[in-house]
Amino acid sequence: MEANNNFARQLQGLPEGQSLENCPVRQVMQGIFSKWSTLLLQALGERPYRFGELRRLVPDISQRMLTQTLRDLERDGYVYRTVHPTKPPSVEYGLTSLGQSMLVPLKELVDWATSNFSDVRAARDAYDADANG
Amino acid sequence: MEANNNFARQLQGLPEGQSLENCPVRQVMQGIFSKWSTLLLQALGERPYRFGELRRLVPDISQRMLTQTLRDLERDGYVYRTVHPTKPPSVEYGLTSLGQSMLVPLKELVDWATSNFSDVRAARDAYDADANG
DNA sequence: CAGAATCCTCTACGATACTG
DNA sequence: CAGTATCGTAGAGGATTCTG
Repeated sequence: MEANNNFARQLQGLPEGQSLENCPVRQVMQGIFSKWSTLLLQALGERPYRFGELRRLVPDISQRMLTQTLRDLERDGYVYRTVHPTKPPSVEYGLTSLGQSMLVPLKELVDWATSNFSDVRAARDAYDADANG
Repeated sequence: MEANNNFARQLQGLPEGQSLENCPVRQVMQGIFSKWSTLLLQALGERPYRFGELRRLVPDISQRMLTQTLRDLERDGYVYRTVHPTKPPSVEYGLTSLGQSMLVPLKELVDWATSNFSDVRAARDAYDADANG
């Protein structure tokens, strides 16, 4: 019995004959792990925020990417967007129940990253030192 | 009291005065979520594999990216690499204890993605349909 | 206030060819 | 077998300017 070419598919819960390009796991993951999404999801996990509040909360993000990331998160169903027709307008963003559900395992990974960053950094430094030595 | 500019830093466990660019959480995350890393980590979570075995396991990956992803995972301390000086050479890859530790929360996220993909897809379809309507 | 539009850069990734 | 080296492309993301 040779190595099974469908192993990767099985790992990702992919039905037979479907490409890895459309892999469910990857599709979900790529939505969560754009440059700013994890940070924004964590912020919205505390309470809903308005657009301008989020800008001040995460001053390093460009306006363009804030808009786009929020749109992507909205599209995937993690975030709702409510426009209050005031003047000037005010827009509120918050987590949907799907977003709250997803944030649970995501937070565990974030916690792991926080707790084990020193080990990762040490491994990196050792690897790089070895390459230069 | 205006919105606190250091909120994002606090969320990511960043000490005062340190840039988000070097944020521990993001540094760890970006290592885990390159295009192929999650898949490879899951594979190596089963048992160690040789380079060629991994290629056959994940036929869609290019040789270049397989090498590079494994190197990155090795650099971050998740994966070990053992060269057996046979002829022709054989190289074994496997999870370190750090990698096994990280795979625990990662798997929970993968499981969430698998379980909730239909909801995410439904949200996407609804969003896209609305945009075209 | 909350964005849309445009332009530009940088890097992730793939394809291909070669090697100890 | 397990890579390295080189080239080319698409997309992510930043900076800037304009608007209902």
